[in-house]
Amino acid sequence: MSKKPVKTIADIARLAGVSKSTVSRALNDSPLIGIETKERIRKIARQHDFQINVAARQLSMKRSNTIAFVTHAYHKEFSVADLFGLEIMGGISLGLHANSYDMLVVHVDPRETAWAHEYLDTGRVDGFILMTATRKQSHIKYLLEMGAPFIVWGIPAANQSYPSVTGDNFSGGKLATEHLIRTGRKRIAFLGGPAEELEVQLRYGGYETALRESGRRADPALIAYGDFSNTSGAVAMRQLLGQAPDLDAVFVNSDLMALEAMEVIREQGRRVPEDVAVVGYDDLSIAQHSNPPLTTIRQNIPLAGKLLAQNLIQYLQAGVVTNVSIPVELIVRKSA
Amino acid sequence: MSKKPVKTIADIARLAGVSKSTVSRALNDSPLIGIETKERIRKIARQHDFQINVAARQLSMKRSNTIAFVTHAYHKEFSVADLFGLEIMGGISLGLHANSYDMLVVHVDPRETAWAHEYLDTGRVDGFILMTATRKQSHIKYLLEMGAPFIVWGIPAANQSYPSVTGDNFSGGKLATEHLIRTGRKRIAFLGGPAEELEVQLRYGGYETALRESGRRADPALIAYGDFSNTSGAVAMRQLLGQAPDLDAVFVNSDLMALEAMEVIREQGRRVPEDVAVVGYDDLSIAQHSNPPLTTIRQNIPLAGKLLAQNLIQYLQAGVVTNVSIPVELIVRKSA
DNA sequence: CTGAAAGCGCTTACAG
DNA sequence: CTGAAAGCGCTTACAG
Repeated sequence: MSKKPVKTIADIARLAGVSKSTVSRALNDSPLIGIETKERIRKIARQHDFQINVAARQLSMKRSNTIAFVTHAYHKEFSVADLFGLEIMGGISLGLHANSYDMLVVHVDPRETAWAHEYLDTGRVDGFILMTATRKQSHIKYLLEMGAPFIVWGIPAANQSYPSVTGDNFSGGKLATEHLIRTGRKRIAFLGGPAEELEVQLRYGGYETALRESGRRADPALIAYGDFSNTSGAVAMRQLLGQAPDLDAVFVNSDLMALEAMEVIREQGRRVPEDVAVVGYDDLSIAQHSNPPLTTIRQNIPLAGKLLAQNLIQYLQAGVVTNVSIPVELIVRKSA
Repeated sequence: MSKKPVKTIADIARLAGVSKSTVSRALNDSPLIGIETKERIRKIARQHDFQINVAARQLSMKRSNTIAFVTHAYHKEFSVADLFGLEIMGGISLGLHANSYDMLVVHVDPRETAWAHEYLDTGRVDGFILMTATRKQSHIKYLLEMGAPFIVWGIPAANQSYPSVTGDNFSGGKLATEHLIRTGRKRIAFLGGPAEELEVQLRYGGYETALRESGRRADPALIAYGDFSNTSGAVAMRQLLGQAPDLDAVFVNSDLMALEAMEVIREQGRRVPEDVAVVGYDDLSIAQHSNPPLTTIRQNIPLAGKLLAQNLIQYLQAGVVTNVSIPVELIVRKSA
């Protein structure tokens, strides 16, 4: 109960009457060590609450067993309420922990692409999980050039090879639109994220397909784009209401933008969902607490986080590049 | 542009024609090194994009320059929408980075108190920032016993010494209540977090003081407690409405609970703010997007994060224990 | 199956 | 002001 001088494998070695090599191997469960020797050593380690020195292991093995979660969500000049990022971080953290990896959080300025060296060349992390939305392509390009291991949340560019996890955006757009059609809406608007993003194009594809399958066509007056921020949601919604005053439903590409859109709709004296039905995207925790509670497309965020962690580790250890798309589902609440 | 074999200080030493010791000292800006030697070495390092090996430094210096952000917010069994934790994490991350510290995110099970060994004894982190709400006292007790350096968000226990940062809870409660009095409310309820928490008691103190200063007394029928979760907000609000059907205002101890409370108020056919005014607490990013936008008490979250980072580092480096309380302000929107 | 020894890339007394 | 050397605590070829 006094001092506990068992701080290193050398201490354990002394206690067990073996060499450091043997202790190291026993602790790492090497098949080289005899079963009863191994058990004896591990028992001693347990009794003394031995915790291995991570820095020494890292230095010796030349890897950190740590990955960086890269976001600009809370960079001082780009602070946005990135609830989605937070929710996925929980899943990633769990997935990493299950594989004995730690998670470092790195907040970057999206205009600056050279941040990776600072983490990779110092040996601080073995790889990156890219959540940053703004200018994602330029960050990816840079990481590829420097040969840094990473995985991204989002759709991989067609001509490049790197692991990724994404939601099924096409199905998301289709499910949302079909629901609005099924509930009798006639003039269904599309309020997208940035038009140049593949995710948004796929959601639009789902929207357009659902319309077509019910014998309708997409009307340009019913289309507008924001940038996923809530303020842009308000702007785009006003635009839609101006272009197409007769709209009676809108599929919005994010919950945050949907909340603002509902606000604008009400400002103009129309009710949600009676006059205009609204479907969001993401099913963030706030979706169920909005007024009215938001009908939305749920992405399985914990699963996404777990896969981001697992697949990056798989890539690090075996070079396997996996690109997966996770299923989405429609959550019907009160707004549509 | 081909291979860059400048990976270690030995490489730099060779290039500069000096010893590794000198390079190390130059890079660490030691006053021992001649100014022009120092400049020459640093220039070479810059030219070759040299990044020091962190594991080696850690091993040698016996500290990691990394701190752990401890939360149970997204532990698998305790997943809650801890927006507050996310927002403060941004500030902490910035504050740490400014002091050359990294941030590791640790998700713990609140029932388990032995997690600290795994991070401290392995040398992974130098200290902890405790955000965990549930069972905070038992975690603090454990950290104190093992002599682990940490700082907590919240009010420090009176009989113990450790650094902390907290909001000015008394003023928060007073400001909220005074606003409701000023706007003519007669029957003002208090919907608190857990009654046993000092934060909550102080907010109640502010509430009670404001009432007293305007010549009123707190009415037990107007008091109820939740546990900061949104569901508990609904339960407590129902209780209040049952106990005191004539209430015309409520001060709720968190924005998340306030959102649910507004929902319950409306369910019972009453309007916010016409029939019942609602003031929240925290000013999370969702507060401005709720319907109606929430009047609330803002805590300066970025500042709180920065101070948590700075003061922990100060404690690590100099043993200085600071306990600070940061100012709060009333944000008037539509709900009260 | 086990051990002695080298090596990972730094920092820092110690000596000059 | 600068360098040679030891040391931080591991892992892992190499030898037995």
